[in-house]
Amino acid sequence: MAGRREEKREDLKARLIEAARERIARDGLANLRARDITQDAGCALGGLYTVFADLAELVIHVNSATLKALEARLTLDKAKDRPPTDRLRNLAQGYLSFAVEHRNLWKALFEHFPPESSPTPQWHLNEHLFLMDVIAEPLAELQPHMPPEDRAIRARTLFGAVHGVVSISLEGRFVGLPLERLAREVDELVQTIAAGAERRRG
Amino acid sequence: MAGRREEKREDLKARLIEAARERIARDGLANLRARDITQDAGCALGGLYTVFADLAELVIHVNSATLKALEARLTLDKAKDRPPTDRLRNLAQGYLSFAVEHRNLWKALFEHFPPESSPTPQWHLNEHLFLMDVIAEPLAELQPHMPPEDRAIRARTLFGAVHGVVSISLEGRFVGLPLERLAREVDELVQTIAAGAERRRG
DNA sequence: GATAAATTTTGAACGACGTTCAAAAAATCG
DNA sequence: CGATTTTTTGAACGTCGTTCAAAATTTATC
Repeated sequence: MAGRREEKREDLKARLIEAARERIARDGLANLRARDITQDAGCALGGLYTVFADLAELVIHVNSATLKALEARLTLDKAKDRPPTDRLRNLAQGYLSFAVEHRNLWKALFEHFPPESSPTPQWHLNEHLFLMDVIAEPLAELQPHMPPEDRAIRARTLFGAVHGVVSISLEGRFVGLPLERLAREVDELVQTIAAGAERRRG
Repeated sequence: MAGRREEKREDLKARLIEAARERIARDGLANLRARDITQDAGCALGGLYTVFADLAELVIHVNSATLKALEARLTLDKAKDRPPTDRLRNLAQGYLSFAVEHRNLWKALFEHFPPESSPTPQWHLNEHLFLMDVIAEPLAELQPHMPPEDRAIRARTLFGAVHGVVSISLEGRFVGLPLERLAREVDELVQTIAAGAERRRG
């Protein structure tokens, strides 16, 4: 009966994360309430603070799960042995699909600003890096002579560009685009950047 | 003595906006407090609600001022009669500079999510459109045969791409880049997209 | 200028929130 | 089973945005 204690603790933790995940998915991060979560998870209000330092830490765990789901979505790689440009286009379309299908969870990844008192822990920051890796791989084929460090930066830029276009559309700060048209814009953007990279290859 | 009433009202309004603007610029939107603002502006707590429906409406007015400042920055146009690609590069660098120099005010433009009960008013949504216009102009020179509607969409995409790259860097969710390197990434991105547009021109 | 009526300004009070912690409940041990 | 330790609980606290009856001020009437 040694690990029984830890087991229950982990079970509560999992229930809280799942409850928060569902709340965020349904109502958005801005409408997340500690009282709702603990009620859904079947524990008292204070129970949350026996497992997490604060609500922000719980949200980070939800975001961690979201990142894992995004990674799974992007590494299906239905285009594994196609030209690098097509693989990049595929990644971008996958990112767009994921954002559309899990809009609130996806938004929570970027709407969450932890207070300076408890900044985002390194382990969670590191979880973002797979995004750079999956992009850097096709990029390496397009520009084999580019130093890996520059390539990492370029991957970040490419991600930022795609993310920005998707973000601007899905946050509705400007006039909304039909999804098909948005997908086309993203696709042409990636093709353009890929072509620009390739041209600089020789 | 007819407009005396309205005059005082407008004066309080201006003082509140300015106080909120300074607070946001100094401490960020997340640390904005109604009690701080009204103290700075020299009125009672309730005074805020005699001029604005809620705090969100006041923030919208701050963001409105920020957009006007951004517009002023971007329409200086120190490159008025240079090739369209250079004008686009100039706009992107101007956007980056503005974001860096007024980081908290710039972040507030995108961190602010009004509740569904009182969505962003149309007049403020329209204030974003100048961004599309200043981008569409050089774009028209690069692709004179593109229908204006497609060009508007393309301007949005270009803005989103640049905004995304700047955003990813300045929000520090990934490893931070030195400003010079970030500026270079943005510049090359714009050049690549501009070249891609031009290539498709003929 | 005095008084009354209308208007504006005030800040205590309210409800909702995240968080804490003494007490209750449960689990473990001798 | 009683004693002791651990876990869970939810009332209470401080802070926030917001409200609104009362106080202060301005305007109107004579």
